[in-house]
Amino acid sequence: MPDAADPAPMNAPSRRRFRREGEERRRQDLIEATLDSVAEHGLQGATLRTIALRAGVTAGLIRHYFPGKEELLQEAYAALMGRMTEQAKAALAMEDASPRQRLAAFVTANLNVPIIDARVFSLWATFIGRAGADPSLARAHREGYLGFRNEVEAVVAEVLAAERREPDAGQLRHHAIAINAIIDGLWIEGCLAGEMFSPGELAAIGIKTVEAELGLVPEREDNQ
Amino acid sequence: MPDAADPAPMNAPSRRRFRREGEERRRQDLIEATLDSVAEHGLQGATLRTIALRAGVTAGLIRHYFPGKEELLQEAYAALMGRMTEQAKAALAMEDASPRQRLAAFVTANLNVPIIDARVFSLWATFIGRAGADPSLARAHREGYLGFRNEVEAVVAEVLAAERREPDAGQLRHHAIAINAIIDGLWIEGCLAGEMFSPGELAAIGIKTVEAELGLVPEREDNQ
DNA sequence: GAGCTTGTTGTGCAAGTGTATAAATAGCCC
DNA sequence: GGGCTATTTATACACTTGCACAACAAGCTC
Repeated sequence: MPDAADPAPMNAPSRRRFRREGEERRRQDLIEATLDSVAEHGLQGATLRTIALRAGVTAGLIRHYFPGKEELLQEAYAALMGRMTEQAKAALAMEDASPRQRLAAFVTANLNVPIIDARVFSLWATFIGRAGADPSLARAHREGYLGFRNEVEAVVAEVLAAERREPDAGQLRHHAIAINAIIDGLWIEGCLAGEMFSPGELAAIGIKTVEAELGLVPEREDNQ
Repeated sequence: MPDAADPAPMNAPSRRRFRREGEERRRQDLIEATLDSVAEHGLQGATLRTIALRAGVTAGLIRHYFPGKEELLQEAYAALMGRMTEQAKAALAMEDASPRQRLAAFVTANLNVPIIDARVFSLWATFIGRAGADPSLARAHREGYLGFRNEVEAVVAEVLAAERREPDAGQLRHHAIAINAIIDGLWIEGCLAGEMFSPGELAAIGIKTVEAELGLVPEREDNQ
């Protein structure tokens, strides 16, 4: 008998079986499938049919949860940004540690998996590339960026205070901008060519560079 | 008489007038139009018809110069990368200057127009976002990146030599990676939100951070 | 289990895509 | 100026895309 492996009857025009999922679950599945599709095929390759296939549903269902593709992409981007900033900030949550240790932990967390990740980078670049033309994307980025930089600035202030230094607002801002740049730049290098660096190398470079930026004395290591 | 402004006769099914351009000129025009379209509409919005319209020709002509859209995009990306690395390296060409001055000039050049440019950034991000899925793009990036980093490493070696310091290969590599990251990170910040920084501010931060990274003593300025 | 709600499927469609190819004409050679 | 070549236009085509809508069934309520 042909098609014996398929449980569907031969001649019945039977529909596909399906399950009703909760709304929140379906939305998140669709968003995740969207991010997967965008990461793999780019914004152009992420068609509604591709996304639906990956989410295990049919394309028509997407319209039941999102007004259109545009809104789906926006929500997907928002979800991505939220996850990224959440992970980054989580690294600062060490309560019982010196400011300097917390800063080092922050840098380390941002320069290792899961934040160093080719898929996340691909998504970030794909979306941010449209920030120049899409004001809503630009705003979403700016908010995320400023939030991140403010976190950095707060830690820097603590670190310098512990060192009995009293930077003014402008110096603090410059430190935050520079440290943010260092982390961003190393993050990109790690995402794009992670295998060029030995494990922990990027984090070590990051900590050293950040501490040099702040004028902290190296702790007990000869260096050139 | 209707349509009097249009020089075409009323009833003649006249074709559009055109001029024959040199092959090289046409190819470059098409590539430039491609970059414009990608920057404005993303890879998805850069259709052959959009590109042709911007280049002032009709869509069919593209096939005369490029086998397909894929090849057109690849050549456009190659042209973009070539221009970027060329501009960056040009900043190092100051013959009669101290190594430290050349390094500062290099940083400054990379953190001002025309290298700080929203359009170029948009293009870079759009293309690089596909590097994870497109090996040819990944290779093109890696070559550009390593070329850039080697330039940095060479200048760093000169600067440190002038300071009578003798870093080993590993330290030199780390310096180059860090400085590259600083420039990249500040470049991104400037491209994405240039109006948040006063003119020259990014370059000033960049120089200060780079010199701190290398352990150079600040020249004649109090700082916190 | 009957009935109802609505999550889900499947099909259809107009617009737009890249590509193929024939027809036309610009500009050089003589 | 006449003719030739190949650059350029214009049209056609198969295919994909996002979106609309009607049919269907999963699973809750009673």
